[in-house]
Amino acid sequence: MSETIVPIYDAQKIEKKWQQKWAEDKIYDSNIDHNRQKYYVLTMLPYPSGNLHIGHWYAMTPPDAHARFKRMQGYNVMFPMGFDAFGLPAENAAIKNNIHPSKWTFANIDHMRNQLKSMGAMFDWRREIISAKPEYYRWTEWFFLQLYKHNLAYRKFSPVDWCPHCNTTLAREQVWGDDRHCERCGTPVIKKDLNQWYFRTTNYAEELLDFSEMDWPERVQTLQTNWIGRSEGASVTFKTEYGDPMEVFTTRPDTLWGATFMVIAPEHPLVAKLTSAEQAQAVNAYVEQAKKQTDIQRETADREKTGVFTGSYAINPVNQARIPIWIADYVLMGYGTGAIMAVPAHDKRDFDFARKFGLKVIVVVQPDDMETLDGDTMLDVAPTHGRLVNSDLMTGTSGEDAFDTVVNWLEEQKIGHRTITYRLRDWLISRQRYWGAPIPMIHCPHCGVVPVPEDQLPVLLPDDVEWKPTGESPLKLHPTWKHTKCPVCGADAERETDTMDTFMCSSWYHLGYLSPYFPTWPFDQKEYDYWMPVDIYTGGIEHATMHLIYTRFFHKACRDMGITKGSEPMLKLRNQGSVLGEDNEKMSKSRGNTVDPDKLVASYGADTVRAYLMFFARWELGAPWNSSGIEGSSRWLRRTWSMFLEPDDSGKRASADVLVKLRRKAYQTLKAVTRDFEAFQFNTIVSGLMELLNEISKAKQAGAWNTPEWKEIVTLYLRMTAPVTPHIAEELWSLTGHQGSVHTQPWPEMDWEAAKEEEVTIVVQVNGKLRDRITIAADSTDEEARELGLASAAVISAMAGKPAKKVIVVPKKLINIVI
RNA sequence: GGCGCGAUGGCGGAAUAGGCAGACGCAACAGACUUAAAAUCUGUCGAUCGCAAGAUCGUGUGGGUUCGACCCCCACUCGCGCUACCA
Repeated sequence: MSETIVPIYDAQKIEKKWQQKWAEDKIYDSNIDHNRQKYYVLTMLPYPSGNLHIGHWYAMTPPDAHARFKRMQGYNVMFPMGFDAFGLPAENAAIKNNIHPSKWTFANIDHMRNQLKSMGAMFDWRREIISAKPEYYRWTEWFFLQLYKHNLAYRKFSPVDWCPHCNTTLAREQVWGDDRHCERCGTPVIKKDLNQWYFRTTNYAEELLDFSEMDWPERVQTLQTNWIGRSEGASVTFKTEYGDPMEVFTTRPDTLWGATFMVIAPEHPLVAKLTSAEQAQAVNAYVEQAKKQTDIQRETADREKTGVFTGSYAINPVNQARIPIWIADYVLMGYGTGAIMAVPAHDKRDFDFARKFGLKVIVVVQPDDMETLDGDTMLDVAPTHGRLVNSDLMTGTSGEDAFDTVVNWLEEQKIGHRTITYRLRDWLISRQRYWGAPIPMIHCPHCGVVPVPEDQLPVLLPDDVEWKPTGESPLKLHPTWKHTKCPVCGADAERETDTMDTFMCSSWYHLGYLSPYFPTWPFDQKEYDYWMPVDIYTGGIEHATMHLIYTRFFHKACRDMGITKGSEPMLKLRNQGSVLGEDNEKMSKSRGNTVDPDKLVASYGADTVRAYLMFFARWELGAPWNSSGIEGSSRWLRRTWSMFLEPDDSGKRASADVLVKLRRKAYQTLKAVTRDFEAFQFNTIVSGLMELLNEISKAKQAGAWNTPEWKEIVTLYLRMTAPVTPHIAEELWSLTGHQGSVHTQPWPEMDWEAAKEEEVTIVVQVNGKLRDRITIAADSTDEEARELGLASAAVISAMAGKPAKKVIVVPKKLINIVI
């Protein structure tokens, strides 16, 4: 080979060099520029747990490649990064190692910032925000006050979910799974009666169901839609014998005539009043027992029904029937009105209950294709589609019309009305922990609950706090912190000692990046008007019903308060999957199957890690790690390196044909790669570039080195790889004699003429079976193709002398001869 | 129980409008270079039959639509996720 000395590919050296150079040249600073179209790329910010995980690389480097691509396309791209720095692990570390949460957090941030820089991403570090800084959380507190002022924050005493391990309450969204465990630590939650702060997310339930302006994955829309749980039905008022109204919600008002009893939740406010003297003992015992049970955990669905008769009756408003009122824990106080009308003939739960306690069953819906049902003898619930029977004046109404007919009648009679119920709950934001943004409220013995005046923000966290887990807020146990004066009357008063859910901090961080720690408003209006909304947001699917609902609620609430504009904060969302361990299990320290990105960077370089993460799986699905697979990406970059740097001195001269083919492949790749960058299809971007390199290799062997076409393809290839592997692309850009940074180059222009195929291979089938392949000019007519196909020897023999009944010609693809 | 997603070689995956199944890569095998190994380069690589040319089968299972189905429809199996006495 050549005598020329080719430098070896030293990834670490190159990467460090360029990262420094890019920072010095400030090539990733994002500034308002009204001459260019903006593009705001946002990736969910990390919690500063101490170390960057391979999952962080997987979440961040593909969006970085997308951001770089858009930048080369001419967009003014902002890609910020920060830290979601409040939260429990800091406190747990404090308890375990006796180190202050603040010290722990900020030390971790310093370490992780350096790790993030080793990715070579185009983060604009001037825009970094850290949610635990007073300059940031002052605005988190400010937002709370705005919500409070607009009656979107309120305080309520009620049973709440409590994590006994984290020693704090949780929002409904943070309680997961069959066993109702804490989303953070996995401990099953218990119920506690507490006074807590809530945001009125339910005010926005209907609007949150509207995804029409957004390009979000179907899956997330489904998860959110189910979580919000809209059901259409009717609210119907029954009366007790004593005249108390008892409202129930039903999705099937047409089955009202089949209501043979009522059931109320054990916590229902009318329990005491409805309990007769004879039943008092049984009812008290049942209510006590139910209370205990909810304290342990919510029962499973297929559990045997339990319940007790109150001794009282209600009047069914549609037919004046006198029906018994029971208490049972299968009716939940938290949904609907905590009372139901039971229609045992058509509801499985009511049926089980009726059979167990010997209650009457009346069939009111008779399906046309079934024999006449009998409530006394039927073995299971009847389907709920058919024609109404045993329903007085409604008898005979058929399935589809029944709902509307009955509801209209109920509204005329003024005994019920159409209504909608949601499963979504208001967001419980109080946390009995230290390391969070204080809730800026004051409890005054004379004035009640009073907000901290805005000019006194932030309410700072004290440094000297005892953070032992006692079940009480650490701030409550601080000797002096909570004592203050009432801002209204000046009397001695106490601060709220709970802090806010950290999801509050992350509900507006995308605004924080606009103008970090802006002194007079949560963000600089000029920056907001230019950059918002977020054009593309990426992160894990696990936030579908938590952060992604909260932040949408937050944006809509702020819009209604005149702070933000538009109905949605993030127009487009894409979710990455997860990288599993080599054993196909979730990565965890205890399993010992984690992959350390620092080690990979040390042995392969960041570019190889980036390329492999984009290549090895479909980004939205993820896949198990494969430590020999990464060799392929490493090989690809080493080949790229020597391909362009090792001269070919064999003296061969490439034919025109070779060069035409090379250019064709290059522009076809450009077309595919451009489409895939747009569509977040990172794996096919890398495989497309690999294919192109294979073609370049063939052309080089055929003598294409250093021809004008070769030089053209080098600049094309390096620009296409720049978003994926920014360091090696930059180094090769410079070593092959190009000026400036490859990252400030425009994305290549498409040459459609060069990409065009002159000849195409057409598949010839007989009765759908592949019989021959013919190569014809790309501009052949269908008629020419058809004749060539029919002339093929293999086709003639397959047709065995039979005439063609039909010939289908798909241009440039296929001919199918039907015989 | 309900809703949703998925199933393609030994493995990860490709096939972006219903039109050549298995691109690209890993692993494996063979060859070149080397004292040897690594690295690199060149090939082979879905299954069965065949010396070969080639033939048949093949995208979880069973059916359907179509000239033609990994792709659309129906039923099912398995796996994953969410949700669950939600009235």
